[in-house]
Amino acid sequence: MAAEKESSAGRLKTSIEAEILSGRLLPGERLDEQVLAARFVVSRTPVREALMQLSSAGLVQIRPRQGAFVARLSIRQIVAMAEFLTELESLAAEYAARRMTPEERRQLRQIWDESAACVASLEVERYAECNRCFHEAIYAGSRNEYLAQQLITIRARIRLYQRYPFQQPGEIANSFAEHGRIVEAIHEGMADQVRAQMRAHLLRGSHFFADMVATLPDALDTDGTDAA
Amino acid sequence: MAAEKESSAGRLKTSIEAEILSGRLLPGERLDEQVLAARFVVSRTPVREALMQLSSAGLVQIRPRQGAFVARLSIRQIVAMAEFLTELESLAAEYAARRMTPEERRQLRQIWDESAACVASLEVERYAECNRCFHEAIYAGSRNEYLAQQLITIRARIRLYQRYPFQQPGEIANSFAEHGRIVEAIHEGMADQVRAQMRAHLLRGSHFFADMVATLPDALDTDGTDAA
DNA sequence: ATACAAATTATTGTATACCATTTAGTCATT
DNA sequence: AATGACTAAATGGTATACAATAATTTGTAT
Repeated sequence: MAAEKESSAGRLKTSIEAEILSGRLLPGERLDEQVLAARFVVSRTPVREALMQLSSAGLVQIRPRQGAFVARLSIRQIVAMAEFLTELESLAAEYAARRMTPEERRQLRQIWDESAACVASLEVERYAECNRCFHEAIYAGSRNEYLAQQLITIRARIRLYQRYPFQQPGEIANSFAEHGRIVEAIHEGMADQVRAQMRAHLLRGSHFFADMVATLPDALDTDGTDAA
Repeated sequence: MAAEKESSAGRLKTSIEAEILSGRLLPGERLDEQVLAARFVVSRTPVREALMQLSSAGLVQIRPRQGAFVARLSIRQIVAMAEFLTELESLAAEYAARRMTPEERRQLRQIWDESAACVASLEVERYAECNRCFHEAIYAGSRNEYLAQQLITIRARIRLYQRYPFQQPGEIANSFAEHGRIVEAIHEGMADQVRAQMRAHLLRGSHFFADMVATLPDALDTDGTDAA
């Protein structure tokens, strides 16, 4: 958790990742090594290192002898990831219901309580943050490092294609209410029910996701390999 | 699919990965940059690149100022991966039951038919190969690239710690019978039942796995971070 | 004018070099 | 004998130079 001294490559990775995840760098965009090196006032070496790491994370696609591009997912791939994410979240919720300590269950309820403040005031950004905390608390409670890590990675990647999750009217209230039922069921350790609830929660959310995918610009509607 | 000319770093990555996954390089073993550079007749740069990529993939652990080592998983991590694998296999089986084409269902049955030959003759190696084909056919049938890729990756990693899966007496016969029931249920598209059967199939198999873990040499019984 | 071929340009991939930091090993001192 | 300091070696990080290749542009011929 401690920040310590970070290497140039580390800073680069963080910065570029942030620009991709925030949408400032769009899928398919070229990531020129020299341009990045100049921008961050370093040599190409740490730039290449950062790009390689982002490539491993799936955020950047490196085509041999052609350079690095912000990863571009096909509709098919996005749907596959969303489907996968739904099942993994449900699984984590089930494990959490079975494995969380009383203290962790209290903390989860507290996170939910705190998110209540954003519901009435319609603070979209802040609720999105609360939402992330809520889900990540469940990841940790699943007591399966590997599962938790996968979830964080997939969430980060898919977020790119799901930019305004809580802007639909009533969406914050819906999410909040569903979270409340999940908190309750986790508190009582009803594992199977928690799993079903989490799946329903995400499936309902992905309707908005599907709507958004359906209105994507044509530029993103490729299989991701033959980008111009 | 085409191999083409591969970069030095790419060749290194592939070679080292193969040596790790095949067990020629054992968990905990040191990967000296200079030695590798000399062996493959390249400079340190591509070696470092390959090691970093393998580190991202989890096959290699880089300890600051001490170099790279073949990743060593703790019991906790192995159990987490096995648990995760079980759920993913079950999920893939459910999807396969819902999504496989008639042709794919026929092929799956054929794979199973061919594996019958190894049951009576107790050909352990060949049955292991049939087993892999069987499971990979289901991965493909799940029609979820991401899920399929995850499964292949996890299987490859966990295989290192599960070296003799079909040597227990009667284990081949058990596995074959369970596969038969799964083939049947997939053929009839009974998705929920297939999922439950696959889970049971793997959980029973993991008893042997747990037995093996319990008898691991002490050298592997660490949390993977403080290895001597 | 267009299409195809050749040369140039630009960029990736690799090699080499440098410095700082740290670990491990050796030697000396108590 | 044990502990401490000093030295040597190797990693981590970065920079720069060179080689190989892909993209682009230019030129020529039909």
